[in-house]
Amino acid sequence: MSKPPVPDPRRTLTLRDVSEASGVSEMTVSRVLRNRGDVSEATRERVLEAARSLGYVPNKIAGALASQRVNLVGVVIPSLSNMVFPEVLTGVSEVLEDTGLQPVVGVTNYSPDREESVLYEMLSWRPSGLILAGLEHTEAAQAMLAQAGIPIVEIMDIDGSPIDSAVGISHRRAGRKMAEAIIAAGYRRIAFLGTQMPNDHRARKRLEGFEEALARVGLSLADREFYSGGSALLKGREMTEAVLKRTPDVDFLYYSNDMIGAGGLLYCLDAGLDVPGKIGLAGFNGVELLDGLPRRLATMDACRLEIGRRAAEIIAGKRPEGLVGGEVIELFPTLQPGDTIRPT
Amino acid sequence: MSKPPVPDPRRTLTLRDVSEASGVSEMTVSRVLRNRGDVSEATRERVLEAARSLGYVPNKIAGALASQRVNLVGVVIPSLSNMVFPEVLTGVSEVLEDTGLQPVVGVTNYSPDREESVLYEMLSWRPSGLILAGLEHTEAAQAMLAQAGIPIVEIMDIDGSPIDSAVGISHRRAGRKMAEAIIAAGYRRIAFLGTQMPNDHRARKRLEGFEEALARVGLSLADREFYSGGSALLKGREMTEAVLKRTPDVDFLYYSNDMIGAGGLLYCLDAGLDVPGKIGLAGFNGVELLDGLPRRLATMDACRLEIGRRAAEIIAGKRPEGLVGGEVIELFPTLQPGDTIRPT
DNA sequence: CTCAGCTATGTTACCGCTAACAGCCATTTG
DNA sequence: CAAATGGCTGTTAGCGGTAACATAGCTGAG
Repeated sequence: MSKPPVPDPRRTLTLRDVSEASGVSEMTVSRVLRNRGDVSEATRERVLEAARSLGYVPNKIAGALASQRVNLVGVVIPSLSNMVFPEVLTGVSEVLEDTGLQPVVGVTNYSPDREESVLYEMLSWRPSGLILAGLEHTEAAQAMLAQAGIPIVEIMDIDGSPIDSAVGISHRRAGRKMAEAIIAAGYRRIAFLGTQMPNDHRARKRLEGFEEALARVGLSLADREFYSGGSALLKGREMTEAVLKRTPDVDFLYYSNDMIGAGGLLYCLDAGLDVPGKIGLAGFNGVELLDGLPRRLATMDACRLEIGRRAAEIIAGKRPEGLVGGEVIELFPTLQPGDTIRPT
Repeated sequence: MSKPPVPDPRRTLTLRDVSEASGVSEMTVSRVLRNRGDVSEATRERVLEAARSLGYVPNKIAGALASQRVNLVGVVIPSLSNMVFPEVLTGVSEVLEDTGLQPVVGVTNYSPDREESVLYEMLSWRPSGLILAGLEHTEAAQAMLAQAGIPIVEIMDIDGSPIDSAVGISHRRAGRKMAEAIIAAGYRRIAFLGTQMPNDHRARKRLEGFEEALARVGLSLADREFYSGGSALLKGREMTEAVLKRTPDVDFLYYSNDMIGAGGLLYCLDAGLDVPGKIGLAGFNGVELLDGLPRRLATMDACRLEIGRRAAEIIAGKRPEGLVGGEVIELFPTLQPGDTIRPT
């Protein structure tokens, strides 16, 4: 009634302020605020009331230092602008939600050096775990991660050797499967259209697997076209036009992602081409966007949500059974033939 | 030559380890690692070498606590899955890049309560500043923010009263402008198709401004349709179909965002409707995706990149001139008529 | 009535780092 | 040559919490 509720508006509040306001020790306040240890109902109420009326917000920096526990999980991904990683994040958040752990994201823009510095920054906050996309990292980054002493989960890809655990799909196999489906459907003059980015290892591996499967039946790519930057949908149109002009007899277009594939599909439809009769198309990822297109693009989902979930479960220690880390979880994407590949 | 480089692989390294390895005090190591104060070139080299070979990563938790400085900027946004906020983030990152500040994002899913808890979590890390979307917050959240003692920038919207600073556009005005353009082009039977989400205040304000402008010339909406969840492109198709079936004589469809607008456009084209002759369409946001569509949807860009940049500049203290905070920066979106609105 | 056995609270010693200041040595200056 | 100067390094005292242990009441069994 008589005490001014805010003694000094500029100084930021500490446990001591709450402790003084409620007449108990700082330790007891700390216990109340964390629901740790026995505190009588009466003091609990009093402390909570004091904390609330002061507007006290605990200082996790101090808490983390003292307890040597940080409730953060670093999530390091190449990009936020192509729908695939946000979905991974959704999976991660879902699982972490009720574990007291909180994801913190870092973006590398597909640059290994940037990844290295983002990792350094992350590790300097001593997170409880780290989830990062891909298996390819700078040497320094690998060393840091190995030394960190926390669970590390590399996601998206399992074609390589993980530092600790890994959750993902085999992109090489995904490329192979798609090639096999295309060949089985009778297409023979096949072109690849994809990202130029030298550091998109997963797209590269898909292409490798794809070509390998072609080679196995004596085929090779009829054409290939690369791009970088710009609107994916528009790029897809442009690239498709370029390929069709240069190699008019192609009968299949394999895109490295759904977005450019969708652009290509729109181009083909605009051009009045017979899809999938004369020409077939396929992408990769299984993005939701495709559902609204005039025709459903063939694709392969990358299990993004599931990857996020599994990775988070490993970090949260919710491992299936008695596993200690260092496990590799392979997921298997399913082919969605859509309407752009001839039925066999 | 003789010392084992990694004394105890399980314990995590501290300044003391580096200090012992290089034969100087912890303080000197700290100075070297932060480039602060004078250190002779010789010791600097020695310390850096030791730190590198040990694989030392500084503990920012301890550093932040000791120095009372945290190089983090909280960015709290409603969603990551619709392209608009990632672009804001890009702007923020761009500016923060060379300030030593690092963005940390939190996602609220358009839930005020979730926003409140995300803010609490953020503030408990004592960031140097906070950027958050929207002007509407729970009472508790407002109190926290006002007490926090750090720069707060509310972004996207300026129709309301900010806690501290604000950077954004007037959505009410944006809605009005679009309505005026539509009316000027001669459309009269106008329908609105948009998000149901009760907490998307910006969409709500656009609609309010839109209806206000209609009312001013004696018009009112011929129909309205709301949705929630699901694939935006597909939803756009479905909603458009529903509206056209229910109110066959509409001659304009105003969508609350470009994604559903694009779906609607694809639907109209599929249905062979005369766009923009018999029916016009418009969206909002100016997303890159539209560039690849068969016809360019009329839209209004939301200045997302610029908003992110300006907000970050305020936090980074790069204010134009001698401003102390509490400023409101209004940006003005431009109408992009595209191909889906009759030329006047 | 006494004391083990609780429960509820307080005390002490850090967590790993940095601000502030102190000290040392080699130069420079008058 | 003493004193002032300046460059480099070390010492001390926290930052705001929490772990671990200590202690004060209170209860009920013997």
